[in-house]
Amino acid sequence: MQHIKKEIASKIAEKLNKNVNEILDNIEVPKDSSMGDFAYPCFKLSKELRMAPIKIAEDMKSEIDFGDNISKVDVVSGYLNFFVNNEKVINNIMTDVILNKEKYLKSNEGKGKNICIDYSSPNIAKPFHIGHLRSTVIGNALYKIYKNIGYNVIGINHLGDFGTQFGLVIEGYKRWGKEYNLEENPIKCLVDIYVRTSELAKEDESVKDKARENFKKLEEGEKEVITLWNKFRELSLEEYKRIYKILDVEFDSYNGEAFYNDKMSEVVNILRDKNLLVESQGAMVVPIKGYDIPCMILKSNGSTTYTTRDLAAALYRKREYNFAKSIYVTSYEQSLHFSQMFEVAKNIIGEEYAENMVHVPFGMVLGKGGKKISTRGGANLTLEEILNEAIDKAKSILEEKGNAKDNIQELARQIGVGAIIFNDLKNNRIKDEIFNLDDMLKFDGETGPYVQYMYVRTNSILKKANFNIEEMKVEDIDFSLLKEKEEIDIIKAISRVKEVIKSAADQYEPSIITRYVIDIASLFSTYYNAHHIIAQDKKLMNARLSLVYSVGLIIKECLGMLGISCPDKM
RNA sequence: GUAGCUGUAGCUCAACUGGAUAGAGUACUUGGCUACGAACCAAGAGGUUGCAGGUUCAAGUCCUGUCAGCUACACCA
Repeated sequence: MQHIKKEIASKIAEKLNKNVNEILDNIEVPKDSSMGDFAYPCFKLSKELRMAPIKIAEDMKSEIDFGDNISKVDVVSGYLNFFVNNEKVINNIMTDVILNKEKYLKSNEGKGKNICIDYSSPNIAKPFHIGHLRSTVIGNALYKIYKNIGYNVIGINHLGDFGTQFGLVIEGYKRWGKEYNLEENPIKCLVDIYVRTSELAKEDESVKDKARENFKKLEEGEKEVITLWNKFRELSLEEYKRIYKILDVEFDSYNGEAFYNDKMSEVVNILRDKNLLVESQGAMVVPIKGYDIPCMILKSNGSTTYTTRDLAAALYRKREYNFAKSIYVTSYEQSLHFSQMFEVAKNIIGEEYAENMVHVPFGMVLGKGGKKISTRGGANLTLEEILNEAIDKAKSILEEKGNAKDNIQELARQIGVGAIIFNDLKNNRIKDEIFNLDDMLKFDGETGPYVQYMYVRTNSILKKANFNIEEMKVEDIDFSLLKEKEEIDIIKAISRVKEVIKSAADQYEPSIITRYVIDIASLFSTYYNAHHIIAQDKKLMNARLSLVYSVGLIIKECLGMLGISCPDKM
């Protein structure tokens, strides 16, 4: 379909003696398909040519030969509406899909280029709660989307495994470690210890001093402290990995903040050598044009900040990965931090790299009253509890329906987790979300299970009809038999898939794919209810089955890009 | 206080980046399982796009102002 749009644009451009891309930008798709497949509004030309838009459209209609890809051109109130030659287009699209299968969705736009994506990044010794889900799920989707268009992607879990809070935890563990069974429930114990120690520190100044001392020892690499820290880190990570496994998310690197401990002095030196560091209230900062507040590099006690660590990470990623893009997926709370950090980074990794660092912000998960959810207090569910809730619900529905008996646990995981991920990726990422378990666990309407259900149906029809795409020869399938409105709608939707993926990548917006896959699924459902696929006529049946196969393929691949797996029955 | 984001149907959200009659899901009402799976489909009802101006042939979309909510504003990360 895209090439037809270009064809139209170039013919109009030729006639008007204008730039093709300018015309191409103006060509749109009418909301109502009965008005055509493409439309060119002539209003802008009206002033230029000093002619009524309708007259311009009529002239173009009669004077330009749009070729045989266009079957009809209409003039409707200043619009030039184009109807494509369905039979020809449909044959081209279907042949393309059936020949290429998975490759139909892929491109090599990013061939030979590296992209770093920094996502999830929980803080060690703190619970993995609902707020971490979005970064994990959006980052993971971007990872797969960019992979699909040919980039080499590096998924980085920039663990929050460093900072003064570890001084406190270590101090508390030294005092009461024996009271806790760390192995059994590490994060809960560590949080308890942290809370208990910080409360003691409020009353007893010496505890604070001890904590600072511990952190200093950690920075310097003292053995006893390092051993404890390592233990905390490993046990926490184990717990996070359990959740990542449920979500089916993987990372290429777990290099967290601690990894850059010995790499920050270089950053400080570069800034100092360039005379950018300024002393301010005892701290060392870099003033930035256009910002009220300078960017702090060293605190007044000489220790580094998280910005310093992010700068060290940027330098490392430039050297290690030579990134074409470096993406940070965090909530919009950190917008200021990243824009400052990117500014300073220009001086460290060079403008050409700094320009390719992007912050991908997303809205927050808020509590009932629309207020921020605090990590304190056990009233909030952990992510693992929510995921298990979804899995349990899926399981009981599966049992009730009785369609799938073997492997029910894995099917329930795919469906339950699919519902949660799909729900999180459905809306524009910038929107805040008020935490609502019932919404997350919805399985009807525009949800993950709905789309999965449509895939399962395609699968089950193909199985029933004993249809194997590998055994088919494209030449033997007569796509011209696909002329029902519902069939044409589906095929045209399928032909959009590459543009959809491209704009999701360009805008760092997985929801574009989520909404598209709802579209496809719902078009298929309408078709399925209106027409019989397993028909008497073998030729018609084969044409329809290849369409059903194509729908299944698109759904499965798109869900895959969102990090959602497709069960083959449910 | 300054800056950023958000505001569209009862609720949750779309709207191809300025285009034609603002669309879905959900909830509600009604109809459809003896041909491929009802986690489904079809139909109905539901709107002053927060408010007020402005630009334009054309504004949910751009500009100005204003109201409401959220977030950030250096020694937490």
